[in-house]
Amino acid sequence: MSATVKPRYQQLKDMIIERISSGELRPADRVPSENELVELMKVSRMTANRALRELTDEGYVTRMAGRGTYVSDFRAKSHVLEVHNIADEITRRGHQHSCKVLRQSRQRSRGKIAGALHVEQGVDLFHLLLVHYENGMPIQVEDRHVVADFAPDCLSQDFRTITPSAYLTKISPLQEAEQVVRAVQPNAAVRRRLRMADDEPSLVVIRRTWSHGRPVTFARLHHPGNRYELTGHYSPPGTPKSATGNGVALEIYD
Amino acid sequence: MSATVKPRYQQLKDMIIERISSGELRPADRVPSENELVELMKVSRMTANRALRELTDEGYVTRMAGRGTYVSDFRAKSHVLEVHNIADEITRRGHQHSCKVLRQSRQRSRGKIAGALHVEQGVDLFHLLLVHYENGMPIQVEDRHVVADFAPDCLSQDFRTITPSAYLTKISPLQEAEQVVRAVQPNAAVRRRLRMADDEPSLVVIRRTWSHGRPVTFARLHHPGNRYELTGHYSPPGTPKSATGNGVALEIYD
DNA sequence: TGGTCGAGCTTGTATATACAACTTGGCAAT
DNA sequence: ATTGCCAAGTTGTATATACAAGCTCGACCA
Repeated sequence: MSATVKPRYQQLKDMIIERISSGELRPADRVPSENELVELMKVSRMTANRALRELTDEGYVTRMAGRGTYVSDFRAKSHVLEVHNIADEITRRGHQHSCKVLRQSRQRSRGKIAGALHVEQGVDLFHLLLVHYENGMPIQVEDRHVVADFAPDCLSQDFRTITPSAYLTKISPLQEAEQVVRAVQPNAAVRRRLRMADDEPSLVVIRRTWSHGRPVTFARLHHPGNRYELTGHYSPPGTPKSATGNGVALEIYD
Repeated sequence: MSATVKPRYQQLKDMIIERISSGELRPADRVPSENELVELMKVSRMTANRALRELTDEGYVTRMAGRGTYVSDFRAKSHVLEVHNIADEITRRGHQHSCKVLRQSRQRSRGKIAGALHVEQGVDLFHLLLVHYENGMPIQVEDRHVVADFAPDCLSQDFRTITPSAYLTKISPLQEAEQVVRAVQPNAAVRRRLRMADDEPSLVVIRRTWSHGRPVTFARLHHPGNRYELTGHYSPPGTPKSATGNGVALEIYD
């Protein structure tokens, strides 16, 4: 943190991001126009333009010539979060998603869960345990803890119709996410729920998210190794569309 | 594709990206300064500034006040590629990286390998098979095929001193990458080379890269499940540094 | 010889101005 | 009533100008 003042275009960006993060401006709401910012903040139009243009690049807002500037849907905001919602992923494949809720209860934080969420022992949490199915085959066990302060009405949600991750991103923009991917030998309970053979490994995604600098949720997502994979694609910014084929059969090392 | 002309700042960006992609400008090379672009391209300095500033945001170049603008290392360019070099990853942890080369030979493409690389059967390839060690413990088996046209001097490289991925990114910028992550039960050869127990699963990363729209390499990277994990972190653009702790012990589902 | 300072380059920011293209809504002519 | 059109507001781009701050290198001085 330097003592020098931030540039004005950055002050404008911070102000608008703060109004979005706090919920004062919600998705599809109108953001002040460049000329309004000129009047309100006593800056030149080019400075206002730079602030709004960079917010566009960063996914916070959408601009339309002749219309105005509007807060984006949160969906479009991050790479990490693209894969975030298993239900979307399944329906995008043209398959049918269903879900069974095994647990939806209140708990107090203790031990490792408290540590993972960076909260003290005894803090109110919700514990969710779900199984997601793709065309009837189990594809993910979701074991999730949510800080109760953040989502007070968590117990009254019907998570068969809205996934926990969709619910959480709906009530507030998440600002930071961390994820770890591992290959593990699952225990008997997971193995049974995912209908896995004895020697089949599991791909586990562990994800923690924060909002406004405070921990929100900690999730462990188990997948059967032979029926699930994570994919990522990188093209440099500015590259239009890749003509890259996909769905290649990949035999492993001989 | 609209018939209207592109904006001038975009023309500048395209021109510079083309010079980087073609290899005319290589990492750490100097890019024309704003004032030079003003003269060369007959634009105003603000337009040149916008072009270079956006190239900075997109990771193509690095700028230093008082010094100039320089082509970035390709390392810094993408999320996907951050993990690309196992040697860097190990030395960043303060550990010692070593490597054994098991195979470094010429081959003709056939069957699945040809399909994965999107090349015809019979094309000249190099086949590399390495084991990477972290402080003497095997941490990755790298099984890689490289299109020979792309890297003619591949057989004369000493891959104990430069990893294949570092070598490949050195000879040309890679422009597109695809990766798939899976949890598998490795075969006996991999298990032996990674000194894995019988029931231990393996985390496999399969990566394909392209340069100038042509396939370059296809790699299968095996890791022992209990000694390796992939991590990712997301903060929204503009967030300075995260104060997020890491290295949390993550017990799996009980 | 060694050190210092400044000229001249660089990037970074900020403003004022201009014109083009697009959208919307209201007004006027038919 | 309907159509057409224009005015006002919006974003998008482009330029000219200005000042601040950082870096380099060479000239100059002790």
